[in-house]
Amino acid sequence: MLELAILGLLKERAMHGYELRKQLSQKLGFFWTVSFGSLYPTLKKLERRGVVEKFFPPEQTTRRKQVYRITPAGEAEFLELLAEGAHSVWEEDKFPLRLAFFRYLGPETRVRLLERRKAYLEDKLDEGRRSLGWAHRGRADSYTLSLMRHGMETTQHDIAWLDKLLHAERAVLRDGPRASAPDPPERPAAEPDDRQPRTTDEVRST
DNA sequence: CCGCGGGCGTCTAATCACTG
DNA sequence: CAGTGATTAGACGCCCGCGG
Repeated sequence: MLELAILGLLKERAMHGYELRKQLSQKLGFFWTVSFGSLYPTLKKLERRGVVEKFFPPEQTTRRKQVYRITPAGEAEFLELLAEGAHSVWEEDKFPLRLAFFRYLGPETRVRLLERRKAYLEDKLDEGRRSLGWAHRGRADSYTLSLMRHGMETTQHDIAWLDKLLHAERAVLRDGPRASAPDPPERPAAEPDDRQPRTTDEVRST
């Protein structure tokens, strides 16, 4: 999970460990916090595997900082990890992380993963309805009932949001990339340059 | 030049979840 | 249940920039 996040951020641009953690906290900290204790061992592991590498930027004349960048092998592994998430992408903790890098997936893959996530949430909603029924019959206290209702409302909200994303993705599939972007069309704050991200669908088709 | 503060990077003990 | 790996908080050390 952390590997995917690191590779995804390094794919955007090279950065040192401290900055990586800052970026992780800024972009993903809403649902996930990363400590140095897990970040650096993971970076080392990735470096040993040759998917990231350390370098010292020539303009870096003062403080000696270890800047990490992704290697071509790392790019391939990132796309693999991102798409391979098909078997777990709908799970609670992993979905937001993968969504943060969704732009690197092809539209077909995005639609497939969104549909699976939606199905997962609909199952969860059904389960919630059953639990609520039991809680009513079992005379659960008002706080418990309120909490359960809140959980269901949140899930319903998530499903509606997924529907919007799916609608936009299908429009792209139908009308091509000129169709409307998903709503909201949040563009990542730190797009590295004007390169179009290479998607997993493109990789697979080559 | 020197000392200090702070940014950055590393290490470690503890905890937790998972697996065989 | 023990072993393993991932993760965490926090301590520590290195080094740069800055002010005296």
